[in-house]
Amino acid sequence: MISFQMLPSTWPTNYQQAVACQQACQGKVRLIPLAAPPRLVAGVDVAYDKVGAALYGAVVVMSLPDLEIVEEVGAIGEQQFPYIPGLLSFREIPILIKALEQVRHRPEVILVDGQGIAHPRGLGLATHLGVLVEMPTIGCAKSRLIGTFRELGREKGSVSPLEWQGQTIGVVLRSRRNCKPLYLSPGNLITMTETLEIVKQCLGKYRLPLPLREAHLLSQRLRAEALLSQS
DNA sequence: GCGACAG
DNA sequence: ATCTTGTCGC
Repeated sequence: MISFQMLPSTWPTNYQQAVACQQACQGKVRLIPLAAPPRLVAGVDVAYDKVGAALYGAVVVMSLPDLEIVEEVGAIGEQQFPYIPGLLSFREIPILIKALEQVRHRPEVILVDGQGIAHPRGLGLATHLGVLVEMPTIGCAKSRLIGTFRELGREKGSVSPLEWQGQTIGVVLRSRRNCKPLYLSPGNLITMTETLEIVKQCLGKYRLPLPLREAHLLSQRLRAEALLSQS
């Protein structure tokens, strides 16, 4: 079971509060090595309704290194915060925590669809979530938020450091031949090296690491069935 | 002022 | 993220 320390009363409702919250949380980020090689990895993702304000959070726990699905959990909620570049965590964390609380098999690391420390204030979705649940997290985004990098080779496995203000904040990885790369960065309680190694361990024949691909499919499925059981 | 800008 | 079918390329 996964618990956390969220304060519904202090959850930001506007831009100013959110930025202040990020600055306060940033000091709690620790990029330290994992205690042991993970045997359970979770992938989390969120789907939205076109019209209507519903949110669908999904968590899929998989085993390592065999990558078999161990558990799938979903949660439905209402959108409470708009999408603003740099403030994504305030939009997706509530529903993700609601889903994570129902997970029986506690994963040793969580793969998140978004940035880790590769963020203007060092607090992307993966990092923020990792601080709140006090668990190792990895940021795995499908596009860039900040930073620059050398172009990569087109073969699977090609990498290039993601730099920003003279610092290496992540790594860009070609997860599948001829596909757009992924932007990886440590979330919390994990190192840059482990971040890359674990994502590589989770790769299959698709661009997204399997736990994230499965979580994405699950969130889409949840929306589809919720859509039927009403209208 | 202008361009960039996770999901 | 979401709206959407077929289609070009490895």
